[in-house]
Amino acid sequence: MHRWSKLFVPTLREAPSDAEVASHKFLLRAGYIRQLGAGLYNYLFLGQRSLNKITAIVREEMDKIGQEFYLPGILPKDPWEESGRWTGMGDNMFRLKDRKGAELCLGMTHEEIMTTIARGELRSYKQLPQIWYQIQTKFRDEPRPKGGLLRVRQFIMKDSYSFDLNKEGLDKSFDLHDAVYRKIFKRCGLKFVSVEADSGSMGGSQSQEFMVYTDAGEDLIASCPVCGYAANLEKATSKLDPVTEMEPTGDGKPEEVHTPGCAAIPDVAAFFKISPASDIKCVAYMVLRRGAAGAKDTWHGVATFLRGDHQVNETKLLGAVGGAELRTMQTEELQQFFNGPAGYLGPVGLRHGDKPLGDQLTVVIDKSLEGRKNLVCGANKLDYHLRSVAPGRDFTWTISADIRSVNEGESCPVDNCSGKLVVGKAVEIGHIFKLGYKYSESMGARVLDPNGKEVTPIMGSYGIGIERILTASVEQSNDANGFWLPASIAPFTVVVTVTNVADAALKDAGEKLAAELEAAGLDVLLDDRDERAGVKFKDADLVGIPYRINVGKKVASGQVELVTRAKAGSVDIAIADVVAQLKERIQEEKLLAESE
RNA sequence: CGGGGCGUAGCGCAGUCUGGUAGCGCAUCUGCUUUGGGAGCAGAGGGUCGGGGGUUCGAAUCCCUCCGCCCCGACCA
Repeated sequence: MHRWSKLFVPTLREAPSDAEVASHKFLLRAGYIRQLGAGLYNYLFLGQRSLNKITAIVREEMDKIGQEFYLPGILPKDPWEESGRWTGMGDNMFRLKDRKGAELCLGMTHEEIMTTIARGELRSYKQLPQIWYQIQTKFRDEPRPKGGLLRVRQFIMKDSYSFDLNKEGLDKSFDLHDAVYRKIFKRCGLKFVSVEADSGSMGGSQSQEFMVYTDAGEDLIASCPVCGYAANLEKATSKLDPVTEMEPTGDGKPEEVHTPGCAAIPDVAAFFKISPASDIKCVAYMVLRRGAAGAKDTWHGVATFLRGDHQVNETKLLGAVGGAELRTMQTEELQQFFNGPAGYLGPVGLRHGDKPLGDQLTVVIDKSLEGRKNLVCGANKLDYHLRSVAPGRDFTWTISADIRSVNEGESCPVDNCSGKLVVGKAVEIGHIFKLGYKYSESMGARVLDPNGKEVTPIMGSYGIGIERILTASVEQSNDANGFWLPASIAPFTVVVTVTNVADAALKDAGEKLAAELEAAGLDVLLDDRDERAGVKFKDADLVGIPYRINVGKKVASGQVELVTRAKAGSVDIAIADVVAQLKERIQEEKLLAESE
């Protein structure tokens, strides 16, 4: 049995001033964590205990579909060179050298390592499928750690990797993970949603994130309250209402108009008395394309054009042009590629193609411009715009794609759904996606199929952020006094608070009750500190334990109080009934959480 | 990497502009009283004012430089 008087639970009355999000403040105040450096945290007793419980749930569920491995955290350079990610990971990878000068990195993900195991050992289709997982510390040199445990440089991750003979097999491994993840998050008491996501630099096709809605989250999710469509904003699409076209003027051909001082969309719209939807916005980027092994990385120009009321979605744009990084063009570059100034850039007369040749641009238009006419755009000339411009007739492009971010209130993209999209903030707790052949192909994993033919296994990759389960849980269940975790992941299930340890009768009753609860299989914390009752109540409310039993004056009449942290008030219970009633209550809440 | 802010006792802060004994609240320790929602009284301990350099008779305060942390943006398997 754990006695609070002997534990190190350094609770704080006030949170350090640099803590902003609820989970950060409360985890610090409750003595779960202490900061060591930017994005680096010490996990103290209560924090570690909670993380252990989360890990145990994840392990128990993952063992139903996979096999746990433990891999090194310090990794040699070679596998990363083979996959192309030694350079591809850029500055996000912690790098080091050993005493011999050999280059190493700290593991930020383990696709490469798992693939080296697969290629060394898997020989036959009969050995497939395989699902291998690990629960380990990962390292990322985040440009900006933030929000306490929300974005850190060292964290625990459950990562799993699947190897299948074909797409059907991958679908099955993916679906297995989908089901297991749902079970895990439910057991952890989280209210989560799954959304379509971008597959990012990992490559691959289907990609799904598990998210918990919270204002502390860094991701934006678009969802439809009518049909349930939900997608990360990086990926979300919408149906657009038709735009009323402005009237053509003159002979209907592009016409240069003097527009002094109209560099911003609202100015242009006001000048022409049109909606911003009829103005063509230009955002000019330089995109970095990674050279193949040995070759140099190259930057080249990309001009994007979209409706004046839309915003470029850089994730979608990167996907469309196939690049590693984006940055906006500098003034000199605008001059070089457009021969015009910012604010007056337009698509008419640009040289373009998909190969970086001199001043040639890759011109990308958003799909929503296709088929439009009588639009306004910059003339690539200070203080001049063109009117009566029609995409296709007056200019062409290299790529037409969905490169815009959806806005709240736009129509749901699902056929026959009339819902309007809602956009909300969320934190990502898990991600599953189909990698395809990227690693198995480049790293040479091969097995023989039933015909004796050599084939490349297809892979999937699936992650869960362990600390994020804790932070998301704190975010979704807190009030002015602290937070409460579900019994499944709380460091203790119940705290027995002896209101006055100087009173031997109360002390004895508390000891006895705590021992009984423990004998019944519950994680019990006995608050036997020589403190005033108020201090102990405040601490108990703060530290995330879902149930509390007050052992106080009512002991004289054989009763104690049961407090459920998530609810106001308390109920009096006969001491003899405490174990049964508490167990019943825990079971009820568990079923409730898992049925949702 | 761009922009902003901060660094003074364990935590929260004042003092910095205008240089002159380093302070307040909480926490800690001792004693007494108290004991159901962060107790009261009395006493005590705790600081190279982030580091280094400079200006000055004198620097927490002014100047230079480095470091660290937080926030916004960029970035984020």
